[in-house]
Amino acid sequence: MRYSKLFSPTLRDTPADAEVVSHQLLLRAGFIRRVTSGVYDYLPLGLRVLRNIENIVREEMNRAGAQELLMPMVQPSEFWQKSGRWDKYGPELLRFKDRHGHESCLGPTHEEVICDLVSRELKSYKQLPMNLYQIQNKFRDEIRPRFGLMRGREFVMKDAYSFHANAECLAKEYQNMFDTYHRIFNRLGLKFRAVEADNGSIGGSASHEFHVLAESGEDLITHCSACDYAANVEKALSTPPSYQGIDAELGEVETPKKTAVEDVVSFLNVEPFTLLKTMIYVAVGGENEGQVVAACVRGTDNVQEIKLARAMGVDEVELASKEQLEAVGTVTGYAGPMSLHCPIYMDISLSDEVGLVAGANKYNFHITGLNISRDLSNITYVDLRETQVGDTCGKCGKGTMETSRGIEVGHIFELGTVYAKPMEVLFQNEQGKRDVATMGCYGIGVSRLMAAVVEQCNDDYGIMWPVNLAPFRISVITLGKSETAFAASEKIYNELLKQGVDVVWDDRKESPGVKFKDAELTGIPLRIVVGDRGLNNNALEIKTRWGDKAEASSDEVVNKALSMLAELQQENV
RNA sequence: CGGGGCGUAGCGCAGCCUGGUAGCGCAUCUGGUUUGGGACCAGAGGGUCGGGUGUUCGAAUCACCCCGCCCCGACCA
Repeated sequence: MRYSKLFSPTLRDTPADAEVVSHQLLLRAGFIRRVTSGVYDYLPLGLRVLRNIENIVREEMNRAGAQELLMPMVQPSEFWQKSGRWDKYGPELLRFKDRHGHESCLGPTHEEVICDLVSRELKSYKQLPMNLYQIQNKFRDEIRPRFGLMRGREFVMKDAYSFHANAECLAKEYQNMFDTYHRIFNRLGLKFRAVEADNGSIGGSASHEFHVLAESGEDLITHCSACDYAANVEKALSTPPSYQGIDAELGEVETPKKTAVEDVVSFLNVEPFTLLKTMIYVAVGGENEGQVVAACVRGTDNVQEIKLARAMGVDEVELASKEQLEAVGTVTGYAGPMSLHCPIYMDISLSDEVGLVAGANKYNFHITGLNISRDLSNITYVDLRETQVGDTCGKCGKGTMETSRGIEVGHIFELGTVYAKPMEVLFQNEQGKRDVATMGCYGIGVSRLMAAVVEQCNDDYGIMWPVNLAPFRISVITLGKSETAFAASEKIYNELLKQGVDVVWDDRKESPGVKFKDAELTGIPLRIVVGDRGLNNNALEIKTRWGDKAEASSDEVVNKALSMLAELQQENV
């Protein structure tokens, strides 16, 4: 490709509305442009990178025995009615009617469609197992799209669905995918971590997320310093430092305008862990919609809402309104577990704790000396608190928990029969009986990966694509306007083309600085500089995006560049 | 959905407070000089000042409404 013909609009200034580095650089380097909220154009360079990522994913999926197919973005409402998600899915599902008034939606995921397809064609256990995948655009009407490609509404996803005759077979494929994902993210040159995850609304049992480690990540993940336990904080198991309260008589104290934990604690001069934080939640979605409950943790802890929702058996919870608070007999800022008219979930770390301070359920008063087993009844102990740095590992019981930020780029699930059953994915088993297929599903955020890679691979000058992802591997930069430099460049360019290398020739009538800056900004791994100076000395500069330099004569430069490229590939930078 | 901020040329911004009919840098186009790190000179094009309504002799500027974008929050009990 000649740069003079390339549609690659780069920006000198960082667009003001881009916050994270991947968004800024992808915009500046001319890889993407915003169309509307959470929806982007992929310009030629951006598409090249996207395709490179896709192909690595594709190769590894194929190698793992999965088969690629392609399903539609538009899906009929009937499928979703059948699975039960038409009512469950919420506003993220973009629904619309066609000219005949037929209700449809844009696919945020494809369990329904794949189940429909497979249910029609699956007859016998002999056809199983099978793993089908696609790389396709998804649409989710996110509340808050942000950070460019990181959280878009329309995005590219690889989604795979496996079908099995039994759970053992599924477990095997799950492991296969687990290993495949490790290979994929390693080939992409990423620092990442697989963590145990909550299944979310998708349902099923086992589940792991794959996170690219980055400060800008939206997720908080945690791992043990001693063993291999790692999990999303949404479900992480850990033990907090143990505290022992001092038993006392139940009392009531006036705490005017003291609602925040810190205020109450300093006003009463007690330790923060003796405070019982009581939050009133209401269930959203599902059968128990509207149910109000109280969730109690220590003042030093936070309620992990996902854990609460799981304990309640609902999809989601949100904080109760003022009216809902009053309905269960409490008030804003002074909620406590005494004589509340709703179920109480208490974190297990509080079992039989004594000497606690809690809200008195009336304005400006707290109670002291609360003894849970003495003063409360009908409480349910569950794991509610969010794991904190320094907790003891819930798995090995030895190591301490550390946390880091992550960008979720992959998620695998053992679904079991949650979709196969309602969607009637049935087959005849070895005994000749009808059986429900057991499913797994495996996703990778392909376009998000593009952003995640940039988050990890950049410097002050721009993007530093790993060789295997770069839009072009080599940039031949012509300096000056001499005929000889131009002709020599063209020769090198053609030779590289002949060698099958993705090469761009910067033949523009621009100053050297502009060309160097653009090559750096767009992250081309290797550049060959062809100018009169180098030609006269018969020593052309070859430089990697990481700063390594070499020189070679005009005749040798192609071979030298190819060997340097091979080296970079070897190192998988 | 709540809170905050922003919307003026492709990008980055000034002008707004204190109304008088729009400006700077970069980018773009033309001509010329330049070519190993975002060149220089001369000239040029490009704006319904997000949209609407109102106040006013007069609105980018003031008021109200709407739209869009960005950030924060979904932790407060």
